[in-house]
Amino acid sequence: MSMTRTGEAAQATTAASFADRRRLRAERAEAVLDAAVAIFSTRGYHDASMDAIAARAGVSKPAVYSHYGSKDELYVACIERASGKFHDALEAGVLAAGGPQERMWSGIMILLDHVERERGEWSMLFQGGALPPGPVSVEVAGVRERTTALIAGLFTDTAECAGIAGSAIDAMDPFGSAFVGTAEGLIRWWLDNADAPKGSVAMYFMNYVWSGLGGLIEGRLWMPED
Amino acid sequence: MSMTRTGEAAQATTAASFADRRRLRAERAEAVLDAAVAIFSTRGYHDASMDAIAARAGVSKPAVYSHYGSKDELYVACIERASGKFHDALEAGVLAAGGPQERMWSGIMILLDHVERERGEWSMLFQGGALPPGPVSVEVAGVRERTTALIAGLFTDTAECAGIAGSAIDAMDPFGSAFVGTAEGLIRWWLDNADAPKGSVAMYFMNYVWSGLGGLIEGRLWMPED
Amino acid sequence: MSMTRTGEAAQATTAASFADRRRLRAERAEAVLDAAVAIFSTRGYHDASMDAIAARAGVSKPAVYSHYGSKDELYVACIERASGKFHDALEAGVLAAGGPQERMWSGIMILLDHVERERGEWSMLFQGGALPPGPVSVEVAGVRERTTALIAGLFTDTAECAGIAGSAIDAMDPFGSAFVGTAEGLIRWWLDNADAPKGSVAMYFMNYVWSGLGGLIEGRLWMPED
Amino acid sequence: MSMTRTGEAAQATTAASFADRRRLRAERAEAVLDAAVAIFSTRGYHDASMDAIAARAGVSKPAVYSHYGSKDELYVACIERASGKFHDALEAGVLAAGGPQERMWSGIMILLDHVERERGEWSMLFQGGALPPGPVSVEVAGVRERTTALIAGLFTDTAECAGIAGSAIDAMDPFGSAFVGTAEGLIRWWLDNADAPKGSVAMYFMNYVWSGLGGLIEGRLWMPED
DNA sequence: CATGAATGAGCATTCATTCAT
DNA sequence: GATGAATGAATGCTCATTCAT
Repeated sequence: MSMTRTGEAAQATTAASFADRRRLRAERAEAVLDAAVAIFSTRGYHDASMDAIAARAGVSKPAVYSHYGSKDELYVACIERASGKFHDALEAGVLAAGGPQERMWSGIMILLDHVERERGEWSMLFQGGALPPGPVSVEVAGVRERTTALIAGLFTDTAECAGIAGSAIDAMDPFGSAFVGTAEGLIRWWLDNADAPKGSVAMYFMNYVWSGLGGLIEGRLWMPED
Repeated sequence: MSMTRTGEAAQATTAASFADRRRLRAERAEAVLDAAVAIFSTRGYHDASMDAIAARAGVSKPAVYSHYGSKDELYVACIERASGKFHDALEAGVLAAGGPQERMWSGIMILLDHVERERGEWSMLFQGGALPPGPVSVEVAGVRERTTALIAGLFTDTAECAGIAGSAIDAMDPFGSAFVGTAEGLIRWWLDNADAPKGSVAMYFMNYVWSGLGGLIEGRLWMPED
Repeated sequence: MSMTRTGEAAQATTAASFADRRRLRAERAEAVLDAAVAIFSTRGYHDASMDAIAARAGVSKPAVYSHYGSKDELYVACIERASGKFHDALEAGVLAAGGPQERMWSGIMILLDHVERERGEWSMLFQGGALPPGPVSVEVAGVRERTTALIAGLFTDTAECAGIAGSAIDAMDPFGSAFVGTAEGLIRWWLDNADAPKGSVAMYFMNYVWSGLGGLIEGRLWMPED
Repeated sequence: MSMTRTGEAAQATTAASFADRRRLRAERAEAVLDAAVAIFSTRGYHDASMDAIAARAGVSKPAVYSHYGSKDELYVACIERASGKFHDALEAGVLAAGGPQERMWSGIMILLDHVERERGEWSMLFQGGALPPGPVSVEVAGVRERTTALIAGLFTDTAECAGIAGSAIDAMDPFGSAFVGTAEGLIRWWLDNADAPKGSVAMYFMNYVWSGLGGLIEGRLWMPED
């Protein structure tokens, strides 16, 4: 029985060790991604050196290559993780019950919450500059497009489920792009005016998108109920 | 006398030659700027090589340096000229008489006209990625900000001259940024859907900004009168 | 008693296990050498990576280091084993009785037999390119020289035992090198014309070396008797 | 007339200047090739660093790239120049009148003369190790083969113009390879015994190839007449 | 002992910038 | 003043080698 136990213990130890190492490696990979997002988002693709990324992650350069193979793949991994987290965040947030207005309001809040948490990822996805032409830029363009569609959905879904009138139904595509652009513009302003409370930003967003300038002029302002 | 005439002729020739040279030099400088905008806007700051810019301008590389001193200064010169031309275009376009709606509509048309003519400059100003931190990025940020304010003026001026109501008056700043973002988003969609007529893009723009989603749902669409 | 037996059994088991392990280790070492020869001979010293060698041998990289210490030592081990096998092969082949011609003929056959079996080792010894200067290249040069002398012996021994005339006796050293070079050239041709039967290659070799161009012109050809 | 002269002088100066610069550049390119041959021939392809080559040539690394584009192209340029010079040397040397023996003797002398002058090029062409697989190794293999054929021609041409007897006529191909191998072997010996006079090496070469071991045993030695 | 994981040192290549002409 | 040629400094990537387990 003691042998059995010893055997089990050894096995357990070994198994635990393997598991530990795998977990540590995975954690390291995440840390590298975090560092890469930080560097890529502030310096852009070209000016971000693998040295800087490795240094920021606290690992050696070959470690970065061991995890992601090349600068291109690392970049793609960054925006893919960013896109995935974005998707999860929007899916996870329960849209408020109630009319279209309430749904859009909660969507905006979820969006701003996520951007606040993941500033760098937002920058990489929506304010990254030109990439060298090649497979990377194609891949990245695809991910960006999907994420754009995700956010645009906030607008178009609301519109459609509210039963939009007239020819505007044909315009959901450009309206979606306009909506994402609005978000980018407001968030850029928010980043430059970091002391503005998130709630105010959301209110500006909501009123601009929902009431439009015409509504604002006529005093049709919207506010959350609570 | 013949000598005098010869001397005069020579002087005239020389003077003309100097003037010619100065003009030629200025033209060359413009050509270099044009080439730089073309390259910078498609490849981004880092991937644009001085070789490529010189080649595109049809001059030698030291000529580029003789005109602009450094890559950084060249980049700044690009966006400063772009910003200036932007300013001129918005100033030159006579805003239609009539109510606020008509003024905004004509402003949007002027904006789209200019972007159509100067696609590269628009890209450099509003879709250029991150720049390496340093004096350049500061300078560039300033120019971007001024140009943003210029375009945002379309929104805020209209709003103010229409006598906006309530607390919205405090929000002119973020609303301006939102407006510029909207323009960016729609124009990006336009670049991806180049067959969309400019008038349609303007209509989407106008209705999105003026009526908002609420207005669209309720069928408050706007159309130009002619 | 049961304990004793158990102990004995355990001891026996352990002893057997140790022996097994030692044998296994030796076998592994041989496998590593085989892999190293395969990789070194096709890619050359520098382009052969320890990763590739370990992978080909089916062991991990540290295992390779545990056996041979370093890439240099591994390379040296390769050519030393190759040289040793060469020596054994030439010693083991019984030189045919008969006159000098018969002896040289059988020596050539033994040489070609061995090269056919150990193509990679031949390449490493006689067609490996330059090595980085240092202790390795010195060591390797020594092994190459010994092996060259071994093969050259085929020529010089024959010559001497045939009682060579005149000043040619002084030239045994360069003649030996010429002989090895002849072998290299012919074998390279054989590798490029792999369908040539070994016997033909040996005949070319023999006639070239024994009769020389003068003899060939005069029709003094040699053929084996059987 | 003075104007004319001035114009001519200026033009001449400029032309001379351009010509000078072009010549200087060409000389620099040659110097780089020389340095590359020196490094490649002693260290082999992989261990030769562009740094070392540039340093040896006394120019900067980018200068090397400006002339040859890449390490691969530089390597190819080396062996192509080497092959060309080889070809020229063999063509330029007037083969002695007289019988086949005299012709081969003068060919051997020309070969040794050239090798003595261009030791590094000989090493690159005939003792260069494995190259990384790719277009370079293909190109290099082609050049090597052509040069091999050139040298082999010394043997085969002599044989054929002497009207060779019997079945040996079919064996010119392997005999040519054997001949080149012989040259490699003897020259390697010469390089290791640099005090051996060239004439002696040529004599060994000639007797080995012409008389063969059989001839040597029977005392059929050959010597030049003068 | 055998291994997965990590790293320091090195190499080919590029590019903004500067002279000699 | 305009140019061909040259360079210093950086960057992406690889590989022999070594530990913790």
